[in-house]
Amino acid sequence: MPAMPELPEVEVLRRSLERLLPGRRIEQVDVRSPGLREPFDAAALSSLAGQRIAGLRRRAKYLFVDFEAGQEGGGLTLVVHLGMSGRFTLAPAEEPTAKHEHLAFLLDSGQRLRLVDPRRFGLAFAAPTATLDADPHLASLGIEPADAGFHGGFFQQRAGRRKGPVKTFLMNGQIVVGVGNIYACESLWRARIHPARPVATLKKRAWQTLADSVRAVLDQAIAEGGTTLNDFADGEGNAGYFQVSLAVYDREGEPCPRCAKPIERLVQANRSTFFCPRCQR
DNA sequence: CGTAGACCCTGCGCGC
DNA sequence: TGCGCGCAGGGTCTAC
Repeated sequence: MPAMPELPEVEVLRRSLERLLPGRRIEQVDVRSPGLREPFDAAALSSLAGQRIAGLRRRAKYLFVDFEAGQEGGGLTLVVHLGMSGRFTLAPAEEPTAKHEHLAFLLDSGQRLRLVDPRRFGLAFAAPTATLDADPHLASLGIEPADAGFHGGFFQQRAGRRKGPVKTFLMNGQIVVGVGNIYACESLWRARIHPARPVATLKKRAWQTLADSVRAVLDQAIAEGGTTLNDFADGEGNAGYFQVSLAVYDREGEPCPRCAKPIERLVQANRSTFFCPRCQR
């Protein structure tokens, strides 16, 4: 099962690194490839050398490594997106360079913070912390599922007169962030909503159930990830993404956990959707 | 503007 | 056993 770095993986990674990185200083930056889905700005990344890590934040699936402010003003932030196959891990000093290791930050602890990403759909850049809100990568992101403003009314309002199926709407990162293909399928199953239903057919109560389900599914994955993979970040460098229990995703033909009817698959927007044809209406 | 589809990329699983 | 093919998916861009 391809456990992609969706929002729960990034959040678990953030919590793990939060225990390990603050206070550490970057001694050297190694830009080892031209870039990922965008070319690296090697000069900007290299300017992190000598900087001390202040803390870690997350927005959508973006991880922020904040650095301490200098005497001359605001600090810098390293922004990392793992794309489809990225890993951002702490490796011991003696760990050899990994295949597809694009970026490496040598820490004053001797460890190496490195970004490994075979498919290169990831992203990394450094920018002044104060400019992040206006950064084009981040400016048009939708609401966080954990935000208090994320509820059925929000969905209903944003749905407006839109066309198209609810699953595509749910995966629109300009509406709500962090719901990739896997958790979109899982959330709709939990809410008992058919993925092909046009958004116009959903009423207030269904939207509320869907918002609750999104939050519950993500929260559960974060909780499972936190308990099942404590060495997600600081393992031997080969620690994979954590596995969570999934009801429908990648389970075509297997019985629905709720009603035992075989799970079906359909393709929406070129992506596989897994659902229960009996439970989900 | 909203929606649909193409595209980026490599690893893996499958069939022959 | 080995090889080639198709699929997987997040985000962004283009076309309509």
